[in-house]
Amino acid sequence: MKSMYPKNGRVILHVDANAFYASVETAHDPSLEGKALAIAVDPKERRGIIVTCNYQARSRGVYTTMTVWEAKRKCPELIVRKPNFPLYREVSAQMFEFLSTISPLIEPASIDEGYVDITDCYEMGAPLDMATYIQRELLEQYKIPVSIGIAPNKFLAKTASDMKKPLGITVLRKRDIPSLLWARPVSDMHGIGEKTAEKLSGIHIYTIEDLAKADDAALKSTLGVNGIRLKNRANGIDDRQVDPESINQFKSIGNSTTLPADVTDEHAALEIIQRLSETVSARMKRKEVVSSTIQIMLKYSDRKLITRSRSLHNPIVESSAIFQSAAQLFTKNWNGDPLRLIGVTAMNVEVRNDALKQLDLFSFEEEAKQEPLIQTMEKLNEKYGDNFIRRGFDRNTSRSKGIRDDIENRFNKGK
DNA sequence: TCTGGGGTCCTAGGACCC
DNA sequence: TCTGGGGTCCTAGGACCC
Repeated sequence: MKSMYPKNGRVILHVDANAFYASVETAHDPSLEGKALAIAVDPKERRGIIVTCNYQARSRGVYTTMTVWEAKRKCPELIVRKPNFPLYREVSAQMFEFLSTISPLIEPASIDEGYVDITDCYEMGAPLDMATYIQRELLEQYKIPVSIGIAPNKFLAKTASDMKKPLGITVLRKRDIPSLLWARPVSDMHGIGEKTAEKLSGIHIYTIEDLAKADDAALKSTLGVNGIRLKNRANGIDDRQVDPESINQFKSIGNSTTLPADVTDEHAALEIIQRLSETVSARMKRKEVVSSTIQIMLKYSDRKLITRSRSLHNPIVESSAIFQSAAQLFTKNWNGDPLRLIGVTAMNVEVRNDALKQLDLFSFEEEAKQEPLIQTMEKLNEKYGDNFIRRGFDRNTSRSKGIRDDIENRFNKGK
């Protein structure tokens, strides 16, 4: 069995839960068994859309992103449930905990799918046997139906797990690419959406084979570095590692809401921003992170979306501080038109300890606002080396320009 | 009465440093 | 005095995925 795989190549599984939210709901409420089920964000609202649905619903023409009222029209007996994210997160954690008993090299890619590098797990059996075991255990012990792709890299594993759903197991070898993938349209490829497919058709690339054989220069000028990467993928080349650490390296935490009705009142908008700031703060505290950039997102009734952000002197986590920044951004940038959606996001988040390292530097900066400045500067230079004021504060002009100017003015006077 | 909410990654220009 | 190339950080927007 093992001889199917190249000697020094990797063996990577992509484990993809089928209709995850719907499967979890059914596992926890057996009365849903066998019925057409959909999960929708806000089933009562006209803006509610289907997030996922089970295969019974799919066979009736229901699909993700469809509005609830449209889905109900196609399938009147459709059962619609609100999502229960805490439950999904719990079951997801169970799934990855089980996968980590297979190999330490697991990388969750989202709540319902992940990669497992089983190259060095040969003592556990042949890859196909391992996949069969994983699929059976997840279904029997955890009631999670999954499809699994087996391949020499992430891209092919992901592609393979997509080929048979639900409860499929698919091996995709590099040499099978021409016969299995090349005839398909480029838009079938993970990473190619509507816009990229459009751009590619502009240079007469329609199938994955066209892409695999495309001219590098043409790809580069059309898609930049991504063009070459996609061409490599079309040839089955992808050297991204399975990275178990990526789960801890999230970069932003946000909360946004599409309003039940468009908002034109500033006070009402600020109240929503307050609420969003509180959610973001609570989630940051749970994850023990702080943020140094706050961003707001506004979508107007014509669906035009803008984002505005600002970086802060000090990393923050409290909802009052998040709200203060978000509210400032809002009053400064809202053009007064009716708002469809408002969002608040903490960006550049880092774990609290890392942020603390910089905190004493920033506390100097705060101190520098007070007298006596010369002493503060001497302390700074002593601590961080001569010329720190220029090197350190100039490094980020927009963040510190005012304070730096202030310090330099007074310093020059002091001389 | 079409089109949610959570993210990631990339690009591009301006400001600034070396 | 004039000039440039390489690099970082910030901001805004866009594409994509689940």
